[in-house]
Amino acid sequence: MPSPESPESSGRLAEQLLLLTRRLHHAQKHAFRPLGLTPAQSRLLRTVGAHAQRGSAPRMADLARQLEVVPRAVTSLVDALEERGAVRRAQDPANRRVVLIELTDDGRALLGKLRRARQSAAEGILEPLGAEQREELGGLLSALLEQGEGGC
Amino acid sequence: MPSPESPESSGRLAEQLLLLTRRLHHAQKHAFRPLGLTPAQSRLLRTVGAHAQRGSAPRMADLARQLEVVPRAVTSLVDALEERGAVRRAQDPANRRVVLIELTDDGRALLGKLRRARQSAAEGILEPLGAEQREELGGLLSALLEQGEGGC
DNA sequence: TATTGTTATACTCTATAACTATA
DNA sequence: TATAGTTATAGAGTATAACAATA
Repeated sequence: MPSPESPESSGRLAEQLLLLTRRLHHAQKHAFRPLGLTPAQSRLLRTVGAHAQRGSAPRMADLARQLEVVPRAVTSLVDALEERGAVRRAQDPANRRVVLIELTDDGRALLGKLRRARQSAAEGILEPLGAEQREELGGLLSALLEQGEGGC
Repeated sequence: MPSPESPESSGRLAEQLLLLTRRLHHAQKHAFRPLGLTPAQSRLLRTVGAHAQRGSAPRMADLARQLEVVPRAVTSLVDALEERGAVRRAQDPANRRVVLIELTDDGRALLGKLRRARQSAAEGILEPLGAEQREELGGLLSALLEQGEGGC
């Protein structure tokens, strides 16, 4: 029988989450360096790739919402990826204020390499868990992420 | 019946972890601002507090190891906390290279306020989980953190 | 010569605020 | 007037490298 919500536990969970993510970020940083990508750039590129797979090109504002960052942060990341040739900015003919982010062929190739690097970085962190435990963890994280999707 | 380790799942778990921690960091930043503390400073202060509770004062190197950051990073955080009057540097008489970090009375009082702020920030994130699920999550995170404690 | 912590420096990530151009 | 994205700026967090003091 589970005890009632202990307010003390939440602080410890938060600490664990932060430390684990620090390690993950560190692993990604090193795994992505050979590709010339920072973790945040990789995250953006993956998001653009997901849109491209559905045959669409996201707007800057779409990316900001999905990544849960301010639009200004997207500008810098797209700047870096565009300079690297992985994405390109295009104007939406229907609304000339809107900037659409398109994946280039180079970007598509980069995504393939990135996928492997991402997995090896994540695997180094998640290695202690078996398939069943990973599913459990995924479920708990999904439950936590579902709330507050509307932003603050 | 659980399927075997799926390499694809690890990438998704990593993404979830990073997004959740981004929210947590954001919540902490706002919860700690009234106390004049940043999340990293709070984390350091809590670590010093834990040592103090055991009647000991950590060295800079101890803090770097526990926080899993480079010693140089600790210097900046201690600088900030010392300026704020929450901790003070003391020399180890047994080894004059060593700097011991002591909690001041102000620091102790600050830790009390910090504890409440930390809990409210964490609670805002963890609210969807019941006690049983939190225990489950804590167990999984502990399993993940146990490995690689030796640093890289 | 090895260890402890520091000064100096730089980069990543993200934020706020003010501005431009569209609508 | 409201929206989309940008320029300008700043601050948090952390890293590497060179160095001083001590052992």
